[in-house]
Amino acid sequence: MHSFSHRVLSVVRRIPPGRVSTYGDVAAAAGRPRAARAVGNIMRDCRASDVPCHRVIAAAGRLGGYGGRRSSALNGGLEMKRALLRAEGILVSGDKIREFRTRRWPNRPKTRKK
DNA sequence: CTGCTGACTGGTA
DNA sequence: GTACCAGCCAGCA
Repeated sequence: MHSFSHRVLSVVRRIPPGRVSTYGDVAAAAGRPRAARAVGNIMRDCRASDVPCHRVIAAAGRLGGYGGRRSSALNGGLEMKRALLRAEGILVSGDKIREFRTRRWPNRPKTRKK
């Protein structure tokens, strides 16, 4: 893969600390606004340490997932993700992000029309 | 090549 | 606010 998946990783790498991005936004930045699902699959396989996959969350403001099955700890990885986000200065309530609207990156114009 | 799966999203109830 | 449904994409069997 040299097109989509690689592009996605590049986008995630560009996410500045203290900010979060949604799968949809990452997919859009990669050139496929509807490939949020595919992005999730790619993230699942993300093993590169230079890719802050923990900054990529669901559009609903939820953490989404992290790690998954394999090994022990079902949500153990999810727990780590939450810790990482909090370390970045992002307040996390349960599995949801506080001030998600403002923490999100890139910043959306308030007058967005979709 | 066909089909199923999944760290998703948006719309409707 | 939450719950359910259908659509879209890349990766893998």
